[in-house]
Amino acid sequence: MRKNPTIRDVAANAGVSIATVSKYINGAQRFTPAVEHNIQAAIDKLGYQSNPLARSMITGKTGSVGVAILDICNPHFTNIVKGANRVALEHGYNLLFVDTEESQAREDELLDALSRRVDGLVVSTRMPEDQLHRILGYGKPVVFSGRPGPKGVPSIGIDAYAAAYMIAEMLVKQGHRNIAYIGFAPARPDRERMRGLVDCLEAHGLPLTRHEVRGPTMAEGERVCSSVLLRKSKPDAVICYNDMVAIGFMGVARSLGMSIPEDLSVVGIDNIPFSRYTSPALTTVDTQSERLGEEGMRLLFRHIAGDLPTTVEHITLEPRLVIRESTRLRVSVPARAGEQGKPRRAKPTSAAVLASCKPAYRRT
Amino acid sequence: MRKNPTIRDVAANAGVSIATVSKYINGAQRFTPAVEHNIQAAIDKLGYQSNPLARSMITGKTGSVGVAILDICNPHFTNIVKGANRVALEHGYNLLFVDTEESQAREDELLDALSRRVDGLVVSTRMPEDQLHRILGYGKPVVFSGRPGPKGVPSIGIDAYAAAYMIAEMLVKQGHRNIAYIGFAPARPDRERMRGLVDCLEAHGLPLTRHEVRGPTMAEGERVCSSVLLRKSKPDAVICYNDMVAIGFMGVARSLGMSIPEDLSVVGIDNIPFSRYTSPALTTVDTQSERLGEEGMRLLFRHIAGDLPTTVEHITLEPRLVIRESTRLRVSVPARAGEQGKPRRAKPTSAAVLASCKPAYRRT
DNA sequence: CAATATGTGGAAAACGTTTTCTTCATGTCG
DNA sequence: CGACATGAAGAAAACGTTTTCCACATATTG
Repeated sequence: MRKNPTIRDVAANAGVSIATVSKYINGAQRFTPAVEHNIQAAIDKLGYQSNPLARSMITGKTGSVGVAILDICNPHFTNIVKGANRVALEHGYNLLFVDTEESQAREDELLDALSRRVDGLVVSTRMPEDQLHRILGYGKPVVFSGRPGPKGVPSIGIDAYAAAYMIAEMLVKQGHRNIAYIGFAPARPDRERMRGLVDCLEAHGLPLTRHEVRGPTMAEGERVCSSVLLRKSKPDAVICYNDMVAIGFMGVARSLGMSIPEDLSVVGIDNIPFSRYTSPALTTVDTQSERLGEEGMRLLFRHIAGDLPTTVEHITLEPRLVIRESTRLRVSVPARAGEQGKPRRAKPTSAAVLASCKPAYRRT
Repeated sequence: MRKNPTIRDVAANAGVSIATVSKYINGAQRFTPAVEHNIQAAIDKLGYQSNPLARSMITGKTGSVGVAILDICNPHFTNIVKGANRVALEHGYNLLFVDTEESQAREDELLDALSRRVDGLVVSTRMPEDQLHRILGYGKPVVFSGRPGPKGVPSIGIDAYAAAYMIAEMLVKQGHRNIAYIGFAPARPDRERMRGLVDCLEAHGLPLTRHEVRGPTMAEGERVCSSVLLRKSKPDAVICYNDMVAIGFMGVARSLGMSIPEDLSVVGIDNIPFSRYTSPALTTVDTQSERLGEEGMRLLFRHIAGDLPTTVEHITLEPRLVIRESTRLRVSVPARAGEQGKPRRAKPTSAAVLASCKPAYRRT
């Protein structure tokens, strides 16, 4: 608990001025070998480390970048952080992050605190459009993640419309006619997904029923399950807001005596690592969470460096359908498709990614 | 990207000195209503927020606390962060955290950076005992999480010995005779768990075979599975280092044609949220991850406040056995025990926690 | 040898706060 | 009415750095 040594201590110990020590440390100037040696000796002896706060005050740089996520318990977001962390370290920055826990008040507080301690932010937020300027108001470069930002502000996300369209197309192809979507309206991508689903299903002349979850969690997936299944016109396929909801949903559905996918197909979104291990293994859409974090951070660093061509405002990553066991296939072959496709293989990591299912349209 | 207003701007705008503004903001002194009104008006007009870096420099307090975890992709750790976050916010602090990714070099770098920006740290680390003083050397209050620290330094963890003993006891009771442990030697709790297993099994005159995983991940659980199962004397029960390993292991075991728990019982450790949803649902030991974070943070705040009685050095939380479907039960009843115990219930959240399985011993 | 370039090192200002000390005006008490 | 306590407000130092400018010694050039 002893006090940390300061640059002054080092200077005194080495018999030079603090300016000299500072310049030596930052390699801003060369000195006589004797002087350099003395300084280094003093630094080693005292275990000196320059105080980043003081340095930040004068340079205006913190050497840190921040990431704000909505829920640390959702692997989608932890993967984003993982990707972001890697790129930040590559750039010699360290990453601080906050979990806003879906709460507006907490988000305000945490972003306030975080924004002053970092050189830039990658932010996931459900804040309405007209509030986003508050985040920009911190005066730090910002990249929005998982949604577009205001005009001129870089952002990154996946093509939620395409993801939804893909799923619907696949389900229809496999013969489903009564499809339900469990949505989460406060979330940004929800609207686009809804559009994708509706567009696709309308093209096939099929209806869509919508249910609502109060949060994108396993617990909510559990809660909503019975009300979805107890409707008079029970769906033959359920698309969940994300994998967390789908996992909770499937758990209850099975305990209600449903067999998946025979009685009911279930689809998630995100392809979190655990979705491979549910029972049955979850069909989902990969949202490239880790790349989202990586590319978001790269975008941020280009933003910080100031070399962002104004043309690049929004990066859209392509979703990929990952078909596993929770969706019924029309053609029933001896071995089910998906991961079971190559049974008795020691390495089952090859998830069946049906890129071929990509719908033939482009988002405008 | 405009510059943030400073206290000087506010003072000028309100026609008072910066000292007055500072005192007003911190509530250190009362002022004439007119003056207070002017200051508040100026603050609102400029959107002023005091610069935490500058404040920290002079007060020596940052208003932040730090948490270092080993892997953000492991829900055990994210739960710790979640608990820690809650308590930190309760205390008016905000939480910064770093993911050291099991890498010593990264840990050094990140802790260096983090320690200067916070008022205290809760640290999970695999660093050998004789290196821990380096962390203490940062001159900040530290609480070690998941392991004991050096003498006199507070720490928190679960009783790993008890957890292991519990599992072994339960497996033996259920009739298993050939038990394997998939360990991860670099981890702190590994040694204690091994002791717990060996002690229990020796008491029953049973052997234990040990296998090694290179990291506590699902991928490693997958990798090690075939070599465990292809041994001449195949085990009838496998205890995995943690739930992640267990989940990976089970995935491959099933794809190798094993039925769990009929052919093989599998047990994890941690009780991560997803362990309820694996196929079959994973029997595990709850390590109270969230409480670990909460209590660790409470300990830290008492440490920061300086009122830690020297008697409280290490808090040990009690593990609880959570029996689900991945372990074979001796007595076969029509409905299997565990979560299936009450079938057809809409709320399957009541995991069967067999506290009765607690072994009759106490750790010394 | 004088004049100039070069390289080494220090003095001091600055960053945006908090805090101590001081000043000054006002109100209170005997 | 004078002495004194009280309260409001400001001046200035401090926190630990970086950075700009300047001084000095030495080396180079004509």
